[in-house]
Amino acid sequence: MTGHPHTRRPATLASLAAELGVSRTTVSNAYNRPDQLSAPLRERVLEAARRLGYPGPDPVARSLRTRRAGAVGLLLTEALSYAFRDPGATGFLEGLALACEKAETGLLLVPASPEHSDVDAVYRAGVDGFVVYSVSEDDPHFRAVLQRPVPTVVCDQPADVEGVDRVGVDDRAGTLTLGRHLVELGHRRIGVLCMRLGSRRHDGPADLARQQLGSYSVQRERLAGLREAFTEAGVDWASVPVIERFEHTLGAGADGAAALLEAHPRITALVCTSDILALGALGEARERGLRVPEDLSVAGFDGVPEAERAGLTTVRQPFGEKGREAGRLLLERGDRNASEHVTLPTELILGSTTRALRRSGEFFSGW
Amino acid sequence: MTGHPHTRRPATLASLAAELGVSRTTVSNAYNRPDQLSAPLRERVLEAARRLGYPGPDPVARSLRTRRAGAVGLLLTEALSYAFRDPGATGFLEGLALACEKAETGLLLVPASPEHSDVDAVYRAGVDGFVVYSVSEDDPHFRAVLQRPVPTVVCDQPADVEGVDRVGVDDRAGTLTLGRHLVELGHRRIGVLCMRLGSRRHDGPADLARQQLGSYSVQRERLAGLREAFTEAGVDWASVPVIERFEHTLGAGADGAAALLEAHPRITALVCTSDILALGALGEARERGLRVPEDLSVAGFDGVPEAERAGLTTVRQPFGEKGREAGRLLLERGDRNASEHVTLPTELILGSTTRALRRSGEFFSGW
DNA sequence: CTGAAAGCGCTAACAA
DNA sequence: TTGTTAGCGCTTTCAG
Repeated sequence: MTGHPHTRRPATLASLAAELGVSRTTVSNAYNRPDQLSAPLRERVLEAARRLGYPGPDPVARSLRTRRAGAVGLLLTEALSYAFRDPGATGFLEGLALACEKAETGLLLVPASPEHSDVDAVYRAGVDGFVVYSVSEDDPHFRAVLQRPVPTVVCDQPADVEGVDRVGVDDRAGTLTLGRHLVELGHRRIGVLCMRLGSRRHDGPADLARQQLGSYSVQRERLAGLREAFTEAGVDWASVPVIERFEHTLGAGADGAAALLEAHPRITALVCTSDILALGALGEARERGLRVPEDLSVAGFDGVPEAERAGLTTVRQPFGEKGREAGRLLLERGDRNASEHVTLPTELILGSTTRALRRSGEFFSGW
Repeated sequence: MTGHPHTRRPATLASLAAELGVSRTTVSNAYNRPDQLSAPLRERVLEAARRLGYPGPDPVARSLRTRRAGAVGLLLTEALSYAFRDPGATGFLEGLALACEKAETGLLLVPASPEHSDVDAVYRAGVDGFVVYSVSEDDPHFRAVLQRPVPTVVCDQPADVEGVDRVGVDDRAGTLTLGRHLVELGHRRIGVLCMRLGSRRHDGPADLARQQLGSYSVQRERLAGLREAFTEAGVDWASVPVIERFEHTLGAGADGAAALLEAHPRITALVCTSDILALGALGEARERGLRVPEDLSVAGFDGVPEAERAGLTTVRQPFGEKGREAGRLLLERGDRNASEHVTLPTELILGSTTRALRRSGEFFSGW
């Protein structure tokens, strides 16, 4: 197979025009407006291009002129590579990629790792808009995105940013339903394992203040939904242990569950605010010889494929659709001015990891 | 939280300079060469920028001027969204993303779906180079990439493209080892299930000609390795049934295995040229009441996480490292001229899906 | 340390 | 149907 010497000094539209003795407009038209010139002339131009190895108009120059980059930027909290690890993010990306593909638009993964707070990457991205996936309210990269004079759509968080579209789910309603389900099953002594509530690393109990002041609204909402459900049932939320983990991994789930079960061995149900954490917790429970759901009920949130396979009770949210919707919002926004908010539905999935509490004499005694 | 009106007509470097009564150079320097002007002046510039909502130099204009886009393009055979489904692709992407992040370079997913043979997306991508992931030798998008005057690195296939770097594994050696292992276990009557050999859809038996003339060298090589192993053992390769499937899914694996087992019920081992196919085949075997490995040995290729979990015998290849290496090749190529080829090692993973053929009287009778 | 001049390669009015 | 004229917004010598 034969390639090309990528070292050749590229021909330009101007040089092609000169070579052919036509104007630059004509060459440009040959590519962009075939109807604006005769077929034979166009063929002559294209033939000369082939001969000279002219690959067509330079994309960057064209973008400068047309003010269209033909790509949207994607901003994630985590390191870029995380996006390919986390099943939720992957689902979202898949949907977003689909939407971009349909609109023949590129998708630029902006190299904005949280370590470098190197906001420059955002300023350097040649894009027509940004999709922001679930970042902290005080994320400096996000701040930078807002500086850029291009439309932006946020998935999940931060919510309620003025002038910015958003797609998400009603996280609070989701956990409210889940919580009520557990209440109905008779659970009163529960423990909660949640994802990071703030940008600075914190692994441990999260008191009420922390639960409400975090910079991640999704977690705040999920906790609020649980709180509502259990408060309704007469449980004093202040007495419910809430443990926070910074990392979003199976390991963190196992680890958090261990801490929780160690400090509160009498809980009958463990609610995790994500499936990944829940799956980790499931492993830890098994490790400790606890049978799920006989000895402990476990629930998650997200409805990722892994959770489904494990039969986890969870709240499913439509990741792929979130991605597609985000893409649509960005790519098909005519010239509307008002921002749009799309809330997609969630669904309670009853798995095999939760069950009704067996009563033994007293009203409830899970142990 | 407060956002910005993204409708404002953006300030430009020139307008900022005018406002301040300094030259454009000075403003430019404030951003790009802080050492070229006094700190107070720089602060004045930056302050004015903040005040006027100037987000810094326009990325596209800067790219035109500097001839650097700050991004690399990624080309995949399949629809973009496939990349997030396939565990091999995902691993590769993760590694590549890591490399890009380190080099503070964006990663542009080029919207080159195989349906539209809309090569334009390639010509329109503002990138400093391309990474091509496992595409057909006659892929039109790839052809277009070769036209672009930027460096390119291919992962896996097409191999041997002049002037183009490549990273891959020795697929042939991998299946040779795997094949020999099966031979050692006593298997002589095998069936093979392989991935697509050509760009046009074909689902069914692949004769010798097709095995060698496909446009996907990886599959050619994997088949060649198996052929060598079994020929060594005195098996006539022409008698070995090879079934091809166009899709790369569990369903295709199941389906292909069904076809194979239907037509050749006496095979003792089923070799699949990918784990996904093998996992599908595993399901199908179970479906048919065949015990693996007692009744049928099954092997795959790739070593994806799912396969490991399933205890599949396979050949592991380092996807993440392939991605990182591809990134490195592209981003850290000084000004070398010669093309580089990197071959990463594979490893035979002995799982629980293969076992020695029990002999029953005769030399070998697997049934 | 600062400014003037010269484009990077292209497209879009508008004329011819 | 084709050409002329103006930039898009920026960086970079090179003088001051």
